[in-house]
Amino acid sequence: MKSVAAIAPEPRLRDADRSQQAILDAAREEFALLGLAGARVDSIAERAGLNKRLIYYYFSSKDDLFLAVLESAYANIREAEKELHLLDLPPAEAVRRLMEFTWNYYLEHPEFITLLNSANLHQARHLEKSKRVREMNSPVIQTLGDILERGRKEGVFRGGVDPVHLYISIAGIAYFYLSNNYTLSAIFGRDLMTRKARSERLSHMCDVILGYVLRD
Amino acid sequence: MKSVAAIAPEPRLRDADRSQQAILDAAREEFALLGLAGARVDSIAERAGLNKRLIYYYFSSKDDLFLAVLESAYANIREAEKELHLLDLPPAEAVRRLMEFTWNYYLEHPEFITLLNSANLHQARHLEKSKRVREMNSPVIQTLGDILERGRKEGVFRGGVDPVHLYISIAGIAYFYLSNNYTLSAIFGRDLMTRKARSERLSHMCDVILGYVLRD
DNA sequence: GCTTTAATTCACCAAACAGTTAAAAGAACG
DNA sequence: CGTTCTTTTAACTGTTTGGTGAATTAAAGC
Repeated sequence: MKSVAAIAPEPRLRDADRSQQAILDAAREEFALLGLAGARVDSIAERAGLNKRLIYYYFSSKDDLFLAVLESAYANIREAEKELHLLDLPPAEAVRRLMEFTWNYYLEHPEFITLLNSANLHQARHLEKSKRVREMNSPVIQTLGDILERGRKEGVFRGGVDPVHLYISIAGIAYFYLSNNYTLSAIFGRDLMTRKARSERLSHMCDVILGYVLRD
Repeated sequence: MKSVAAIAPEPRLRDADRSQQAILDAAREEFALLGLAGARVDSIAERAGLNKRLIYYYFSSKDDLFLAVLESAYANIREAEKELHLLDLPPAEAVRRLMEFTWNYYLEHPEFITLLNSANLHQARHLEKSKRVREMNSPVIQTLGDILERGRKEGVFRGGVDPVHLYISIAGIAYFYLSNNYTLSAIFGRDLMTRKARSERLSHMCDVILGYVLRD
């Protein structure tokens, strides 16, 4: 037993990286659940199982911590987008795949939505300070532009489509349904998150986006 | 002069209705600007020019005040929707008009968006308590259903469109653009709120929605 | 005018809050 | 084993917060 423990070194009691990551994870949860103003630094420390002082040691302030959480959330989705390989697909399939990816990503990462909402409530003043996020400048727009161009040349897509607007529309019809799920469900008196409702939504969204982009 | 003042009675020093309305207006501003947790009751009282105690006298708690603000925001948009008279228009024009109305309403009432975001952050638990909002159950869905039906009969619309999903898509592509304007502008490095950008957006959204709903 | 009722003000609290102090204890290296 | 830097801790501070009890004043009814 002892030799095994020697090979796989026992976890260090002190590990700066591990502590910082624990704080980021705890902060993401707390901010996503309660918003920036609703989140409590004490509660983040408790979630992380670490002393509050550490948060200030590593992240200086609540606002800076929020920015760090935002940056990491953006880094994550950009990373996932890279794995899509949209250019390997025929144009229409690529657009469909992007729609499906966006939907599934939001479904699997509900905290991404509430974090963005918080950032926008504060007019994204955190992001302004961040070079990192501006430099992440989504390559998916470039890719989407290429796809639209190819589709048009092949005669399957309509022309004159701005990739930024299309991207915002794809994101928007998925995002709004999930972000406003609670108020929508309350108002329309129907649960929008059943398995059936979700599957119908995805199919509707693909119909809308492809109905627009495909040439008549 | 005196006779005029006698006809239009001089403003009462004490006026419960006026005070409640002043509190609601101030609260709408404060909640829209800072969210539920970020809003300060003291600050709402100051905005309203009234003593803080009055807020508790009329609205019991910060949460109940938030609910009252939400209810009034919903009442306002439902009222505006009623003025649309969509059934007087040919189906395609009616859908276009609904798209334009939605866009302009969000543009003119940015507080509506942040209020809804706050409500959803709290999983609409405020709305659950409210019968009023459930009873406002949007008649626009009924109307939209009628329009879709007529369009299909006339052979201009595709069939099998769920009016709830279409409504959510119309609202969503407009809402997301405005709600997430700050983060989107930061990421894409382009101002999405110039006059030109807004006008292009409206035209894009109409293309998307009509492109979907119109039969090939 | 006098009384009742409703609207408004004043002064105050206990809890919660973001951020700080000062220093102990582990790791790295000689 | 001693020095130095990094990591961690408990306790504390000054302020802000949502909320309250009781006094006060204007209006309405009689």
